[in-house]
Parts: sequence; structure tokens; C-alpha cells
Amino acid sequence: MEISNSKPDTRSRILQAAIRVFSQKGFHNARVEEIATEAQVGKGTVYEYFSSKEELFYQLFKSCSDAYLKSLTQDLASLNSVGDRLEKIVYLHLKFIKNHRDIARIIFQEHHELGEKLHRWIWSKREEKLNIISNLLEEGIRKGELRAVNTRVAAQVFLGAVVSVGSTIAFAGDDVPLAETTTAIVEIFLKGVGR
Amino acid sequence: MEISNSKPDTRSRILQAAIRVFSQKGFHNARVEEIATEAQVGKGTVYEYFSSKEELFYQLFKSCSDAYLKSLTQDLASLNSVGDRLEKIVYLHLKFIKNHRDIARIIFQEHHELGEKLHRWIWSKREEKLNIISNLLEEGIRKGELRAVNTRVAAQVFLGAVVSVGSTIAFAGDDVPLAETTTAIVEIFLKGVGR
Amino acid sequence: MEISNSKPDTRSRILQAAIRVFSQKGFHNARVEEIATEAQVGKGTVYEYFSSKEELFYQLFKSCSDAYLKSLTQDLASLNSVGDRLEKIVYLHLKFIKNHRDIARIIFQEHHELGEKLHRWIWSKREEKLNIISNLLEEGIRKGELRAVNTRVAAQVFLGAVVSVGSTIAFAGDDVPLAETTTAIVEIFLKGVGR
Amino acid sequence: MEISNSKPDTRSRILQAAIRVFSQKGFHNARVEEIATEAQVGKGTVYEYFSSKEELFYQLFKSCSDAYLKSLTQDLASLNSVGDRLEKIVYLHLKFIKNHRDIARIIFQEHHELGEKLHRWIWSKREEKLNIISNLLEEGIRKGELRAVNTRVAAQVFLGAVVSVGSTIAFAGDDVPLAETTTAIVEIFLKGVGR
DNA sequence: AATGAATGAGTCTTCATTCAT
DNA sequence: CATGAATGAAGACTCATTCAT
Repeated sequence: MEISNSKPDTRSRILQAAIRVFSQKGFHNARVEEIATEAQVGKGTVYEYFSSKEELFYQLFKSCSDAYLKSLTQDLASLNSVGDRLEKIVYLHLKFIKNHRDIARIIFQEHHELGEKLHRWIWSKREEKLNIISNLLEEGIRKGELRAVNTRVAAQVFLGAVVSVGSTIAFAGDDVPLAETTTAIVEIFLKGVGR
Repeated sequence: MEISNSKPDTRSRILQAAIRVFSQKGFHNARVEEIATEAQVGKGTVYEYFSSKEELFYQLFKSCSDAYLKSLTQDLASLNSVGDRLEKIVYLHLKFIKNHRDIARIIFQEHHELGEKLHRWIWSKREEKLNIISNLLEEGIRKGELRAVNTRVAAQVFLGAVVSVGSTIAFAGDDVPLAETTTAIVEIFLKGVGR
Repeated sequence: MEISNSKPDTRSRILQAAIRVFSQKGFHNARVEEIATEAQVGKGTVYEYFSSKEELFYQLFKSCSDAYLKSLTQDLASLNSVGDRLEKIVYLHLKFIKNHRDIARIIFQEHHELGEKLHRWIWSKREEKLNIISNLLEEGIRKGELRAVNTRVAAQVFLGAVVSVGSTIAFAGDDVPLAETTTAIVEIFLKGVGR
Repeated sequence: MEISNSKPDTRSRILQAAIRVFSQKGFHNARVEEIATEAQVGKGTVYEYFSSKEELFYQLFKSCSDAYLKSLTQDLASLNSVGDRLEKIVYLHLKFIKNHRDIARIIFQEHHELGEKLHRWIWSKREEKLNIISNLLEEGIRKGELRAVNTRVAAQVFLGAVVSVGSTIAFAGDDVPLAETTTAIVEIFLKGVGR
């Protein structure tokens, strides 16, 4: 009976290696051979599990992205106040980036180099997120928690703000205090910087 | 004094062609030969003016980026109120993107595929912008126009908001009313969305 | 005595599968894995019975070719007249192709793609056939059935004629009446087309 | 003024090299790099002139084949008697093979390994030749030079005979006397081997 | 200054073959 | 005997760059 195995299955090893290599080098500068070496498998083995480099990237992107969105949705379910939920979104996003910088560098960057197909898919994901936030804001307006603002623009502002701070953590390496930064962002978004 | 020439000089033609090709295909999928053809020069001629494809991209990026920042700085000089200047920044940014979508797609996208050197340079440019905004916000705080917020975070929020809306224009093709969108963004940033 | 087995032995199953795959795709485009799948065995099993893809092809070619030649020889034994034997050769050849188009596509096509060794072996087989025919023609000349022609050339002409018509059946799919076509070929060979 | 050049143009050099390599190794065992080396050009240069290895082979095959058929047609034009023309066909075919064994090994062998497209094209060429011969035979029958035989079968017999002897020259290396062999073949075809 | 034919280092990808189970 | 996951040598093809004209 095999309970646990010190050597995880090959497919996972390849995906993990791919995360490391893609996040450091980007898609075009990553070499399939390097991913294979990093995963301690032969070059051909990569192709046993993924039909091409592009497919490997796509699968990686999709699984990471889906996992992120799923966990986000779950954690929001228990909260009532719109403000709390916005705060949770920011907190989870920044925490995710801190803990999974490699993955973050992959799924939160723009990918204009990868052909229309993936590009469209990524933008559709962005639209999904914008819709989630829009709906949240509309709910807030209905409930009287928020002012009657243009929710499409406000959603873009909110998402942009979060991504901007997140990028600074992921790419510039800023090591910020999570709780405080979260509070700061949400406070600005809710109260504004004006006097 | 430079007298206008019906046949713009070769270097400019190459840069213009490069803008078109890079913005449509991205750096890695752009072919030097295609840029040369587009510029109506021979492939070798490109190398008379730029030592490599990467150098061409860098020069292109730098000149576009500098021109943008310079015009931005000029236009801000005449304004006194911090709020007016923030509004101007947003307006000019969105207008620039609308009018120069090609260039915008180049200088406002992330470039993680281009190796450390250029990557660092681009992030340093981002830091410049963040500093400009930070300073502006600090000035606002000193003058009593703004609340005493964390200016580093607030600058990131502001920049993120602007870039986010700009991206939607540049990449998704949203055709938004400039003045209204500008007002909406700045209002949210100053007053917040909260009640 | 071999008792019929509902599950024929593995080696035969592999050979049968190889006939199907090689005849449809040719040697280079045939995949060992496809042959294994077709034979309902594992990829490694093929190598239990044949040391390499080339060896598999060789064994296949040899067994099919030998079986064909053996049956041909047997069927000729009972005939006395040279003309009858020539007619039998043509008839059996065309019938074989009609009934075993797959095998025919393998053993009656040229194989210049397979390296010197196999190439030589195949040409030696051709020489065998030419010799059988030559001897037959010489016998016919001795017996006074045939004119004194150059038997080497005549054998090549006869073999070429038969192969040519056979190819049309095997590769182009011509569905010809066996008896009539056989008669036509032999008549031309014996009487010529001249008046 | 450039009258002649000891170094023929690159495209021709590649084609010549391709003839040598393809005829010795066959399509699949030929290496693009080997062709390039043989042509004294870089590997990439081959791709400046031919979009792929397959395209190179196709162009080579087509040009050689067309040139052969064209010269054949021209040489036949001046002859009246059907017998003379059949003889000419045989003679030219064997002579061509003797003088251009490399090309012959390419254009007169079967190519079942090269995918449907080329395969079909080659069979259509074979049909062309069969039709030319058929028409010739029909003319002979009308003129009373020949017996009323099945011209489709007779054409296949004739073509098969010629190809068979030609193959022996091209692949087995038989060095036959051209005139005599030609006469022998045609005589068998016209008079038959029977008494 | 301008050119574009020539180049070859660098990559992805295939697939026959092996071997631990 | 049987297997199929793993392998890596081998090869087609790309494209930034050079240089003779």
C-alpha cells in the first residue's frame, strides 16, 4: 500500500518546473530543455504530458488561474458587507502574490506575445473579474453602502489599484506589510484621498 | 532649423515601421525583415541605424516614453491645484492612448520577456512616474488639499487606476468619452466610492 | 498439428498489424506504437519479438515474399506447357494482388528508402524471379515452343509487364477481370502486338 | 559584362546537390544539411529557395520529370511509323537512364512514402504516359500496323517492360548495349516470344 | 549609405528504443 | 512474458545578423 510518495508524479514535477522557469524567463526565453532538466526528466518526457510548449504554458496558466479564482470566490462567500468583501479581495490578492510570487508573475502579467488565442482568453478572464467587482459595487450602491458611481469605471479603478500594488510586490520585490497596505488601499478606494 | 522633408529620414521611417510592427506582434513575434519592408528599406539598412533588434526596441521605447513624459511635464507646469494636475494627468494619459494606440501598446505594457536589462530600465521609469505622483500628493497634503494618506500606496493606486482604464482602451478597444471618464476616475480617487 | 486458437499468437498479431500499417503508411511514416496498438499489445512487446522496426519490416517482407514464391512454385509444378506456366504466373500474381492488396503493396513495391542491406536483398529476390522466368523461357526455346530470343531481356519484359498491370490494381485500384487480363497479357507476350 | 560564370547560381547548385543526395539516400534518409554542404551553401540558404524539404523534392521531381517528358515529345514528333515511335520511346528512355542515372533513380521510382499529394501527382503522370502509348497503339491499329489488342493493357505491358529494363540499368547497374536492347524489347513487344 | 543573399547557432519536436516493474 | 513511462539522439526549420557589392 502506497500512502505517500517522496517523488511526486511526473506531470506535477513538470508543471512545477515550468512555473519556475516561465516566471523567471518569460515564455519566449524559457527553454523546454531547461524545464525538463529542472523537473529532472528527459526532454521527450515533457511532450508525453503536453503536446507543445505553448500547450504547457496554457495548461499551467489555466490551472493556476482557475485555482486562484476558485479560492477567491470561496473566501468571499461568508462575508456580508461590500466593504469587507472588497477588503478581502485586496488582502487575498496581495497574500497570494507574496506566497506564490512565481505563479503570480505568470498569471498576473500581460501576455501580448502569445498569440490571439491566449490573449483573448486572458482578457475574457479580466472581464470576468471586472464583472464580479462591478456587481459587488452595484450591490453596495443598492444597499446604500456606496455612492452612485459609474461601476464599470470604478471596477477598473479598483482592479487597477490592486494589480498595481500587487505588481510592485511581484516584480519590484517590495516587501509590504499585508494588513496595513490592504487597509490603505481600501480606505483610499472608499473614502478617497481628498479632504 | 529643420526644413520639412517629403521623404522623412530613414531612421524615422524605421522607427515608425517598428512602432507598427512591434505594437501588433510584440517583440518576439516581430521580424526585423518585416520592419524593414514596412519602412521600405533593405534589411541591412536597419542595422546601419540600430545595432540590434533589441537596441531598436530600446531606442523606440525610450524616445516614445521620453516624449510622452516630457509633454506631460510641460502641460502640468501651468496648473496650480493638485486636483487639477491629477485630472490633467489622467486626461492626457487617456487622450494619448486614444491617439497613439500603437505607441501606447508598446510603452504601457509590461515587458517581462525582454531580459533583465530592459526590464529594470522600464521599472525605473515606473518608479519615476510613481515619484512624480507621490510628490504631487505630498504637495497636496502640505497644502491641505488632501488627507494625510500613505503617498507611496496612494501613488500606486492612482497609477494603477489610470493604467487599468488605459489598458481597456488600448487593448480591449473600449471607446470611452474622455472627459467624463477622466472626471469619474479623479472623483473616485479624491472622494472615494463610499458614502 | 496446430489447433486453431481464437487468440492467435502474439507474433502473428504483430505481423498482421504491421502489414496493415506498413501498407497504408509506408515504412518511414509507420509508427511502431501504431503497430503495437493495432496488434493490441504494448509497445515493448513488439521488441520482444523483433529487435527493431527495420527487422520487423524485413521479417514481414521475407515471410510474405517467401510464402508467395512457395505457393507460386507449387502451383506451377503440375503444368507442362511453358505457355500454360507463364499464364499461371500472371494469373496467380494478379489474383494474389487482388486478394492481398495490403501485402502486395509491401512486397511488390520498390524500397529505395530502406538502406542498402534490405535494398540488396530485395533486388536479389527480383533476380531470383528473373531467373525462374529465364529458365522457363529457355525451356520453351529448347522445346520449340518459343523463338530464340534474348531470355534475360525477355524475362525483364515479362516481369515488368506483370508488375505494371499488378501495380495498377494495387495502387490505382483498377478492378480488372482476372481471366481476360491474364489472357491479354500472355497473348501479347507470346504473339506480340504487331500484325 | 558577364558572359559566363564558373559558379552557377545558388538555386541550381542546390538542385544539383539535391539530385545527388536524394538519388543516393532516398527522400527520408536525405538530410537537408547534407544537401546544403554538397551544394556548398549554408543550411539556411536552402530555405531561401525552397520552403521545405518536401517542396525541394517536389520542385526537383517536377522539373526533371517535365524536362524528360518534353524532350521525349519533341523527339517523337518527326517519326511517322508507330513502330519507329515505340522504338524511339524505348531508346530514349534507356539512354536517359544511362546518362542521368541519378535523376532516373528519382523520377522513375515509386514514391509511396511521400504522402498522398505527391503520390497522386506521380500516378497522374503515369496515366499521362499510358495515354500517350494507348493513343499510339490505337493509331497503329487504325493504320493496320498493329493487331486489334486491348490498348489499355498493351500500354501497361509496354510501359512495364520499358520501366523494368530501365530499373535494372538504374538500380542494379546493368550495363547493357543500348541499341540491341532497344531492338530486343520492341521486337518482343511487336512479334511476341512465341513461335 | 544601402542592400539582400547567405549564414548557422539555436529550438522545438519526433519517435525508435530501453528497462524497471 | 508483457508493459508503457521515460529517454535523448537526431533533424527540420527560423531568423537575427553579417558583409561583399
